[in-house]
Amino acid sequence: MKTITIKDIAKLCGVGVSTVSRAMNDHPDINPETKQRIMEVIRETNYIPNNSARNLKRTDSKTIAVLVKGLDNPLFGRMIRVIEEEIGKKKYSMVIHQVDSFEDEVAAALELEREKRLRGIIFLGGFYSESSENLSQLKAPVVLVTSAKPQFERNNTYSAVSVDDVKESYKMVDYLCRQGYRDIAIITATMHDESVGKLRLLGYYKALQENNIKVNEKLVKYMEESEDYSMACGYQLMTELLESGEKMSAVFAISDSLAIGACRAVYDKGLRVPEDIAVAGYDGIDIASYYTPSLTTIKQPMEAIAKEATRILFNVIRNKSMPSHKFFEGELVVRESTGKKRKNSAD
Amino acid sequence: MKTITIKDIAKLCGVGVSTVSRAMNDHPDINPETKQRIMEVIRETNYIPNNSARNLKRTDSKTIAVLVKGLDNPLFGRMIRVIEEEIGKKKYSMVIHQVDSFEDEVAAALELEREKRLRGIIFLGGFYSESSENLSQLKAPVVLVTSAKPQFERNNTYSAVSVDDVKESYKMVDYLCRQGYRDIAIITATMHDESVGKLRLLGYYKALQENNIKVNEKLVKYMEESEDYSMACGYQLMTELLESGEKMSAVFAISDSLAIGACRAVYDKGLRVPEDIAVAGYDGIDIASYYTPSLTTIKQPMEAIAKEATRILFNVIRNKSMPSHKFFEGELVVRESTGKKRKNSAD
DNA sequence: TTGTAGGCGTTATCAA
DNA sequence: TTGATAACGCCTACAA
Repeated sequence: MKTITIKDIAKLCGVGVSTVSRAMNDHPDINPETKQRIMEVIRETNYIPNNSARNLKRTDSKTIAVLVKGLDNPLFGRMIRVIEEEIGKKKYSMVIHQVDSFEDEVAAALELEREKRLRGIIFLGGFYSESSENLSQLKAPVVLVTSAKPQFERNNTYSAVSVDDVKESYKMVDYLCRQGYRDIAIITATMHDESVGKLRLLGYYKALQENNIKVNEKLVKYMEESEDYSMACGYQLMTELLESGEKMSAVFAISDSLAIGACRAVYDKGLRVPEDIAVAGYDGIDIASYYTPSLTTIKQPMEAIAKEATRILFNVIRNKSMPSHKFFEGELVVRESTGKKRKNSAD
Repeated sequence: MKTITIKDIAKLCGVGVSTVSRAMNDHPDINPETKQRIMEVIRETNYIPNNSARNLKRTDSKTIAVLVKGLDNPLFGRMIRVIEEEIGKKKYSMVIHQVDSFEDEVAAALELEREKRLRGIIFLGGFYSESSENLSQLKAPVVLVTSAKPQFERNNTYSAVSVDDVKESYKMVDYLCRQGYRDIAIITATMHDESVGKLRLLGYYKALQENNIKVNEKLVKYMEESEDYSMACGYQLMTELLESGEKMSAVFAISDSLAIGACRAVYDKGLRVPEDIAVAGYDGIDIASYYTPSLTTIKQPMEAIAKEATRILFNVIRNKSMPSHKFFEGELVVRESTGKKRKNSAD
């Protein structure tokens, strides 16, 4: 059984292929009756047009690609949903493309652009510095979302939307300092991280410095290369921290997942959060508010970010504006997992 | 600047287009030197072949599509990773396609199959009954993963891998009964659910019946159509349950996310888990073991399921076997969120 | 309003 | 080992 093509439909209807094409693509100049007849046959025969052939021929396309680094990041799930919704409103369609952590996202985008005649590209998540040189090869407008890139360099070849990770991280650690915590540990990305992990660590250093606290490098806990932003990892690193014998009264984990793992590690050592050790996270994912104790965290306005990203993208697509960079303000949400440093405990 | 094509490369190298094609596709009969020269030029010019044109012409393709319903389901994140890995081992590539909750997944698959010359298809998540009729239109082998379908009807047009939701749900509720809980509430999917929600509810009824407990329909809490398997929803429904005045000593939420929302609702009413109300979940996602109290749940062996799904798929692709259906055993993981019904409380 | 023919960029076939 | 050339399935001038 050969797959059925547009020619078969044309033959079946006794019309030319172009008429069938016109019917399918809602072309204006076509007799409504013939159109209806054709659509009828298409339905009956279960004919499905071949997108590859379409893409090959078409010049426009109305499709936006979203390239995601780390599909299992709970932050991205909702963002993708919001982005798809916004794209849908503009009568465009979205394709998702997962890119592996070691893979070059720009190369993937380049390929997709050729294949799908993309009109716009959104990158979600980490971005390698190497990739950015090739960024200019992309012809479609690009928006980087929640990527460390915009904070290192800005230019007009792409747009970017995110929070200012250094600033937000600073905000959290500074808050902890003001609550009286001084020996504050941090659970952070790998030592060679060049993405948000680096930025959040920078914010940590800055806050300590401005609060006149000398950094104790033993309280800076890096992930191993093989680890990720998971609860298991947070648990592991926090356990090591506790067993190191190093004194600490608070710990800042650079993601909520890490923070939750850390909390559990604290309990499993027979200690309490926040009485013995305060724990703070970052991201503001759902679980942060449902966890017990609920998690003090930096809430990233993911929905707003997603909406703004698509808004900017379409503005650039429609030549209504140049690429732009925008920082959203994160919200320091104080909950149960941090308190005030008790006076009676040793400093 | 026109996009560069295979012809340009051919011209630049002073060879025919077919030679360039052979070079790119690792064809055997080609002079290694010319191949190297061609690859060199390709690299220098940043030439990227157009996949649409390729797909159009090719007959094979070596790509597997994974159609996901609900990308934000935390269960799926890891599964997709495992599946991709397994597919990679076979030198195939994977494309992910998100399908909206109201969308017909088979229609989407049909389209993708034409476009990409798919060699295999994996459906992740809910499956509409309407869709299955068209399932036979797909020419590529199909595996349904974690879908309610296989439990309603089995046949040889597709494979399926999942846990037996009725059985696992029964296992959990039966366990609660044996612990002495009798007035057990359930937080479940919408009333008209035809997917796993229905199956898990069935298991609940069955367990109560076999333990000679009369069902109290007021303890069966359905989601509204607009709600999903989220913590927020679990919180909301549990709150309603608590405020209904109906007596209950335990609640079974049909997903861990719902269960966690429920736990928090219990605390916020000034009650304790499990002392006042025991809470049990389903799925066995990471957070279940890190939550406090850690969650009693049914752990689905997601990795094993993902591996088996791809194993079966490739077996069918290679004609080594017919489509098959396989149930994995879920694991009842007893943790802190359930205990024993205290003797002194009223029954 | 409709049909014919050419071409989108690639791969497969067949001679050379 | 190579190079023309004919598809692949569709869209779109252009002609009718």
